[in-house]
Amino acid sequence: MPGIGTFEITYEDPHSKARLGRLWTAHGPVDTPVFMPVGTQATVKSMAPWELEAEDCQILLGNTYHLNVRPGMDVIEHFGGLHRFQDWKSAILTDSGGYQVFSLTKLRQMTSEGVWFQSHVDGTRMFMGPKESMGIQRILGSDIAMVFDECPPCPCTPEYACQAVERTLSWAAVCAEQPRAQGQLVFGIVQGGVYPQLRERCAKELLALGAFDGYAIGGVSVGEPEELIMPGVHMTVDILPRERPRYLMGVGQWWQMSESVAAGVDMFDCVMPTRLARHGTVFTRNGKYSVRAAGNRLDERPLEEGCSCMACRRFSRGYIRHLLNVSEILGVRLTALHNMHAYFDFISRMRASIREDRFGEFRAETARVYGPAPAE
RNA sequence: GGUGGGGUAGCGAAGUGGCCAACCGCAUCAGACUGUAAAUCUGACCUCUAUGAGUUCGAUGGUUCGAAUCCAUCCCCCACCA
Repeated sequence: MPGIGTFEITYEDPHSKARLGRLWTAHGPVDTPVFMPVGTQATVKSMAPWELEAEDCQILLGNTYHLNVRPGMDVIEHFGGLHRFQDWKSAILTDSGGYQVFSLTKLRQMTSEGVWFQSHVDGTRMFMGPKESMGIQRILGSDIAMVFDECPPCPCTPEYACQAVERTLSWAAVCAEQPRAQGQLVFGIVQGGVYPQLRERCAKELLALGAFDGYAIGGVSVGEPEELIMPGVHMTVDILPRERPRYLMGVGQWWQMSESVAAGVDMFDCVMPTRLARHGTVFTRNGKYSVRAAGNRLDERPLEEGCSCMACRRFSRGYIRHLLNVSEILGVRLTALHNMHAYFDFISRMRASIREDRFGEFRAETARVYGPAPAE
């Protein structure tokens, strides 16, 4: 078995920058391109670990900020780390809390050393800087820790984006020096908003630290116009080293993933399959739709015809629509089960298309079904 | 039979002379969700040829410049007493 942190590139697409790879972690291999379900609070909402295992899920996310608020590190330490706590045997990647700098803007204050958060649960003030974040991730024992970054919103001024890059870089340097859990990898994060020069500078200085096992593109899909996303991904990926895994944080629209893979991205995570499931929307090979729609009332077909997930094998749309309408827990469990299956199916079909030299077709088909609405 | 209370849009429920096409909740319908403060949020919800018009608050008639709101009669429901 290759050493922890090894990233093997097993195939490169001659027609795009896509590649197939395998990243070795302390809890096994992760085959890329990969979709990582988000399990912020030590659970992928509404799903049991064995249901993810059934999808051959090799890696999950956890969240530093949220797990530090609840249950707190004393509990995690008591249970011997996040894997044991939630009984997840494969890899875990922990987000550093950098995204909460963005999503909890109203509840935090920036300083150059770190961020004061006011707990969204009980208002308690807590400080998180690069040291604190890495300290928590060490206790969590994740396989991949992310550096603590500042994820600025869009729109934001070039001056502010520049400041965020500077903070992210200085924090990254601190993160790189912190003690890690055994076998823990650490990824750097490129910020820079919609400003290519800033992204370039951030990427190059991160590389110069020479301390990271992989590189992430952060601050994407935080309010910027759709047409700015892909060019930014392309230019950033092009600076990152070929031999290290690349992770596009938070992005999960299907066509964005297939285009990003074509640009050379290896890893994705997104709340979309589970969140939309809870809100009654399901993904299929032919697009997404709302199960709650009136037209599904008497529909005896499964959520998606031909789908082999547990929800589709047994239940009708009409039944699942009913469960959602009466707020029965099983309803959102079934849509989540289906959406997660659809996401894994999507990624595995994408991998197969690369391997079989059909990736161009695959991208075209994905864009046709899931692409952004053509500009008016 | 007597006494008291009550009938408001799919349901529940405010409103007791003009600011009422009528608060609010539920249900229903549509849309949004991208490193999860999200089983959440936004909007629509009498009708129409719809930034305007028409018809509503048990029924009919009346008072009034103006009524869901006041008066009369009738119909129906509930409680208690016979």
